[in-house]
Order: sequence, then C-alpha cells, then structure tokens
Amino acid sequence: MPAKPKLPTLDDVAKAAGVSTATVSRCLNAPDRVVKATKDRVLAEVARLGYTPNFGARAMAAKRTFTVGAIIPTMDNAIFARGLQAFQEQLHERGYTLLVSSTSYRPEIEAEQVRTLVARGADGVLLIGYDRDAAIYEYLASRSVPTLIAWAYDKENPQPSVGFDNRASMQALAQLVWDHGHRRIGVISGTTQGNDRARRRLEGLRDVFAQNGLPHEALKVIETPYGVKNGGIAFAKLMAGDMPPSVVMCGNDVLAVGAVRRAHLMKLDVPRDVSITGFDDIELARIVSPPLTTVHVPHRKMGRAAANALIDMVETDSIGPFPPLQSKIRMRASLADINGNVTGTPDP
Amino acid sequence: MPAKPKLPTLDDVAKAAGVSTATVSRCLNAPDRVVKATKDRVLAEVARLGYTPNFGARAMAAKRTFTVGAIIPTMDNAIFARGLQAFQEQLHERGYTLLVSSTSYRPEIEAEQVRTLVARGADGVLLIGYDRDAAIYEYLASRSVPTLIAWAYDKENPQPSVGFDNRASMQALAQLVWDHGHRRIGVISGTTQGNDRARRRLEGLRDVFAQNGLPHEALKVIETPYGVKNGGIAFAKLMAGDMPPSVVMCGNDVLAVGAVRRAHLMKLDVPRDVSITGFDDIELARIVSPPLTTVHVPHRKMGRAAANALIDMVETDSIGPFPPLQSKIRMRASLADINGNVTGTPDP
DNA sequence: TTGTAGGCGTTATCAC
DNA sequence: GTGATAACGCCTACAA
Repeated sequence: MPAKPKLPTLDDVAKAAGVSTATVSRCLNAPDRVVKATKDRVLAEVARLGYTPNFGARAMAAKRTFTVGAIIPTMDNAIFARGLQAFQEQLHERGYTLLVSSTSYRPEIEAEQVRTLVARGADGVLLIGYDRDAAIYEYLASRSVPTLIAWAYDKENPQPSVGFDNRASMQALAQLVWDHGHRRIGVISGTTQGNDRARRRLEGLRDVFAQNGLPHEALKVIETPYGVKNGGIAFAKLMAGDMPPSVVMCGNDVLAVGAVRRAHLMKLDVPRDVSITGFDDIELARIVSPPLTTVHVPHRKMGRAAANALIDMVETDSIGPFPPLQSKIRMRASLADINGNVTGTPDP
Repeated sequence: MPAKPKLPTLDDVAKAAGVSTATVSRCLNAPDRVVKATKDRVLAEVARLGYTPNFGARAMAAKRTFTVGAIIPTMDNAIFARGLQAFQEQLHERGYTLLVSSTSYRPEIEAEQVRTLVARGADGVLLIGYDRDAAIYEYLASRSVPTLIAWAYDKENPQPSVGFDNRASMQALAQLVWDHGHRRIGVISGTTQGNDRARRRLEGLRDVFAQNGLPHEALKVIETPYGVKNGGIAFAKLMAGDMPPSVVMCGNDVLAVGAVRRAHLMKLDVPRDVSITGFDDIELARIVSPPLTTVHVPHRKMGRAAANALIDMVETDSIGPFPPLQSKIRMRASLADINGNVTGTPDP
C-alpha cells in the first residue's frame, strides 16, 4: 500500500486563511452566509491548496453523499448505454456522481447489489422496469431510500417512474400493421419472464389483434433471449410453415435486425416477401437494410428526466408522479402493406 | 428529506451481543482473530439486526473504499460500453464497486472529474488512452492513486496500461491493403487532437505506405469527428476528385459504416468500385452490408484484464507492466483486391 | 482473546 | 458574521 500523502483538509485551509473551520465550511456550502472579504480569502486558499472535501467525512457529518446508484441489466446494450450516459451527464450537471452495478441479466443478484449501493450511502437508486422481488422494494422503503423506476411507465403502478408506456406504444405499432392489411402475424418477443417491458409489449400487440378479431391461430409468437442471432433463429422458425406470416413483429430492434439478416440469407425480400418491425429505434435500425419501421424511444431524454426526477425525490421528498414520455412510430422501409407497397421512408 | 430510520451501528451490535465494538469490528474484518463462540454470537446479532457497516465511517477510518473510478469519453459508444461492462463485472467479482464519470468528449473537464473521484476515495482510477494534461498525471501521482490506462498500449510509455497497440494493429491492416494491390488510398481518420488512439492508427497507416514507397499525393487523409454521418461526408469528399481512391481506410467502424452507406447512396458498389475498411469490430461491422474488413479488438477481455490489473495495483502495489492484448484482422467482404476480387468472407 | 480510547474530516448547533 | 465544539460510525494501536 503506497503511503498516501496527506490531502489538505478543512483545517489546513482554515489555518492558511486565518479563520475557523466552520467558516471555511460555510464558504463552501452556504456562501451567502459569509462576508465577501473573508470568502474571497478563503476561496483563494482553497484553490491554492487544491482542497477537496473528504467524501467519507462529509457523508458522515451531512448524511448525504451526492451519489446515486443505478442497477441495469448491462451497459453493453445500446438502449441502456444511451440512457445511462444521459443520466450520468445530468447527474454530473447537478453535482452528483453515479455508482453503477449491473445484473448481467441475472435478476437474482439484484437484491445484493441494492444492499451494496445502500451501504455505500447512495442518496437514491435507479432501477430498470418494475419486475422484481417485493423484498427489494420493502428493503428500500424501510431504509427510506428514494427509488425510481426507469424504462417503463405503468399508470396502474404506484412506484415512481420515468419512462414510456411499452404496452400503448406497441399497440400503436400493431394497429399500424393491421391497417397495412396484414392478417398473418409472426411475433418474436424478448423473454417476458421477469421483464415487464417485454411482457407489456407483447400484451399490447395481442390486445390490438384480438380487438380487431384476428383468429387466434393467425398469431404465432416465439419468445427468445436477446441477441441478433436469436432473432434470426426465431425468424427462420416462424417462416418455416406452409402459411408463413406476412409480417414479423419483433420485441426490439436487435431481434429485428437478426430477422432481417436471416431473411436475406433465406433469399426473402424485405418487405416484399415479408415485413419486419422493431422497437427502440437504436442506431442499428437505420443502418440495416432495409431500415426498420420501429418505435422510437427518447433514450437520452429519458435518462436526463430520470436524473432530474431522482434528484428531486432526494432533495425535496417528491414522489412524482412524473409524466410519461412519448414514444413515436418511425416509418421506414421494412414494413410494406399486404400488397408489398412501402409507405415508409425508402432505403436509406 | 425523509427522516431516515436510524440504521443499526457497530455499537448496537456490540451491546446486543454483550461485547465491545472492537470485537464486533474484528469479527467482520479479521474473523480469525476472535474465538468461535463469541464470533457466532456476534454474527448472529449482525444478521438479526441487518447491520451493514457505514461506508463513510469505514472509508474515513480504514482509508480504503473498495471503489474504483473510471473516466471515459462516453458510455454511448459500443467500444467503451462493452469494455466497461466487463470491467464492472470483474470489479464486482472481486468486491469492488464502480464509480463512473464521462467527459462527453470534452477533455478539459477530465481534471475536475479526476478530483471528484479522488475526493470520493476511489482506491484506483481507470483512464482511456494516454493523451491528457500532464497536471492530471502529476495530481494522481502526488496523491498516490493507482492509475491505469486502458484502450491503448505503447511500450515506450511508462504509464501502466492494459490495451493493444493501435499503431501496430493499423500497420498490419495497411500492409494487407497494400498487398491487395491498392495504390490510391483514401483515409478517414478520427480526430487525432488529444486522442492518441486515433493518432497512432493514422501513424501506423502512414508508416506502411511510406515504407512501401507510395507517393505522398496518393494518400489522401481526411480527419473528422466520430459519427456515422461524418464518415459519410468524408467519404463523399474523398471520392470527389477525378482519380478517386480504390480503397478508403477508416479509423473506426462507425466512420466506416458511414462510408459504406454513403457509397450505396452514390451508387458505388463496395467493394467492386471501392473497398472500405474499419477498426474495432463492433457488432455493426458484421451487420452492415457488405460486412466490414476490420481490426478485431477484444473489448471484454480488455475490460476484465483492466479490472484485475487495477485491483492488483491497489492491493499489491504492482505497477505492471501488463502484457499487451492482441488484436487481429477480420477479413470480410468490404475489402477486395485491386481487380475487385473479394478474398474475405462473403456477405454475410 | 478482548476492551479502552483516540482520531479520521466534516457539518451543525450554539454562543459570542 | 464568526468561532468553539460536539457529534457522525468505524478502525486500530495499545492495554489488560
């Protein structure tokens, strides 16, 4: 262990400026409660010595850490990376620092991560989606740690959240597909177990087709884990029968990209032979050929909004509700009507 | 501010177990220095009360936080997101937590972020690439905070680092391009100012073509900021003259994807009319059509290795050197020889 | 093996 | 407006 040179402390600054530690502390935390002359002198010393408050000490004395924790499935996924980046930027803007943990898609370790974050004094915690063991919510509540759900919004659920309505968004897309005349529908859904976002999307889609009177057997659903490859495999299965779907709706863009690429391999023209839709509108959606008709989600806006909401919860005891964010459909060339006519933006 | 329920403290546990706080502390930090009978009794109380050590207090008393900080340009970029995810996973594996900051590509705010991380008691710090103000290195050194550079490896540079040799990697690719018979070369480089990774790549490429005697005017270089769109714009410029290059080598895959898409728009066939190469081998590289010939970088391996290296530096005072990671060329269909024959994997 | 007591750096509550 | 001073919760010599 290297012998850490002693960092300058409040005391050092106080001595150097010829005032008490209390005054230095005030200069930093309540600048208006100190007269300008002394303030200038103190701040000059702060700068000269390169003083930075000691975190542990401050946490202990003030019972605040200006740290918030986030637990996400993984950063290695464009939809979380994007929002998390914006979340962190906004946190920084407001003087907070981000502590991250990831479950690597193993929900069973989330409880432990929550404990770790709380033990580290996180002033608030960000979680993705609603689905999790009730014990986690209870633990957080018992410790009075402000907790915000992101990437989902369900007006029925009392948990404070910042996100969009996955179900309603998918309903809009499904209705669009229906209006394009499609009556044989294939669906590639992400894993719904323990993932309310995927589940809501699937529900939204079923809602619409049922309402419109689509016979049950005309809707074929395959559920599969995340990944380009998995999307391709599921697509091949859906297209295998003798009455293949005219459109394959995917639970997210990554699955959809897998489907598109598999279609190419199978010498199927998208969208003439089969239409494909996605969800999320990640960068990939515009780059694949043909570009995906998908649901655009304001990831960065959501990240920023989540940061502001969570900090407000921490600082003002607010508990929302926060207004849902709006998603919107992006019409692109991967969706055609039942006659093969594309109404979206042509490639590219 | 919600009134936080008072968490159990060491003292509470000590009282409940009828021992001193020192004993409780030892049970937790040096279990073998306490007799089994009392240890059992103490640990039972710890569990019953749901005691967790207070982080701030522990940090102050022990001068260790089991926290490491990372400062990256942005999480919203596949190459950092991947490595960072692996870094975090390995940190967690070894009992550490990750504090993240991002510069959003504004190097001038890095110094401040470093201070913040150090003030928060980060036991070590991860930085991307070598290029930065010397004052930052001095600050870190003066505080004896173990600092590791990632995403780059330069054997000339004494800073401990975990990464690969950007220059040598690009040299290998450039030689391959040369061997394919290309003699009119276009280059789209990322911004080299303050970015040694981009600069080294460009150097590697110049090295090879100069060595092989390529006339100076046959190498046209455009430097541009990161982004698909920027890649496209640069590509259009390079192809504008009456002696356009037969190959366009890009500093990263994102620029290359921009180039490929712009080529489509310009009705140019890749690679028959012009070859295009990338660097990084992100997922996109395999999805774009044609797939990119590029340099594969082991992002996850690098993230894990960085975590291990940094923790070793923190715990054992090691300062490396750590062995460089190996990149390798991925031959795919975006590169053809000068006669238009593809030797890489055909699409897809 | 276990207990006592000092100190870590800050904030907050009082007096002055 | 400013200065003492008492917490805050834990670790770790040092003593017993």
